[in-house]
Amino acid sequence: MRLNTKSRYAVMALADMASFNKSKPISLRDISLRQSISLQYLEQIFLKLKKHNIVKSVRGSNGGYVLSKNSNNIKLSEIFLALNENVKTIGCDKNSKKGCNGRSTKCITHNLWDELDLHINAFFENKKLEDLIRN
Amino acid sequence: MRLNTKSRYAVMALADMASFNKSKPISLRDISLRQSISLQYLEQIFLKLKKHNIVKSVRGSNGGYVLSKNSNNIKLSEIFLALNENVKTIGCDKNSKKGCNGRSTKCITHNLWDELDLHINAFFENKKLEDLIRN
DNA sequence: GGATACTTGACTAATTTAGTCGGGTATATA
DNA sequence: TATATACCCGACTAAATTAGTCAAGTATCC
Repeated sequence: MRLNTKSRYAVMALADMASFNKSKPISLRDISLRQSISLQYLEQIFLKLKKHNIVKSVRGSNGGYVLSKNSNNIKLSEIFLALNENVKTIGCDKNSKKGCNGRSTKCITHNLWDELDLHINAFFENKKLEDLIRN
Repeated sequence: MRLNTKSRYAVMALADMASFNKSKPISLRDISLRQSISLQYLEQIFLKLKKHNIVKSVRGSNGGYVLSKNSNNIKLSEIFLALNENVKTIGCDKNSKKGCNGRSTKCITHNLWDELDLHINAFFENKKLEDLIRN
């Protein structure tokens, strides 16, 4: 079990933005330098964050990104959702009508992964971006 | 984030064994058929489970595997540990002396992954094999 | 002696991940 | 209005990981 870098980088980048919390847009170039993340990789990540309304973009020179909400209002679960990382925690194919093993029944451990899923999502649901930068 | 099949299959196979809970050894062949897991893949998995003393093997005909302990004494965390799946939850390289990004400091989100790690391991620490088959 | 079942290492195809590359488009400022 | 800045976006790829298979054993019961 491992988090992928996109999710990690997204949280790092947003925490970086939040810790500056100016009203001015922050350029990806700056974040890239401060956090050692490739600019073009950040672009991919921020595209998704923008689509999910976590950040707003400001084009042109002196442009950049701004958090859409206050950092104490941004749940980490939102961030993972934006990167399609929230649902894949489980092992069985939830949506398969045939059940987990291509059989007609749920596998023995099916409920376990559901519970784990809830457990992890609850963790991220209760964490705000603000919590990260207060340390 | 996703569990790998080895961990899932390990839990499935052990739950299968526990739900029969006879004193007689259960052959991997039987588990393979019941749970639709390749025999040779199961062999890899049980090798690790055996090394970590979760199961005992009985060779020869009518042989198979037996749970080393009662199923209400086998924590899921043990199983994941046996398959090297317990520690890798975090994203940063904990042991790197240079910090997370090859820099000298911890990255902003470092503590977060530590907390998540604890959170997930606590979940598996409190789940027993017995819990799975009681449903 | 033969069937059963565990033991072990080596190998491989497919998938996923973690990015890079390259060519855009919009806009603020000089 | 020129130009630099910075967002936008699709296509591609190398490396790592996963999910197994293959093959050749060894131990023990009947």
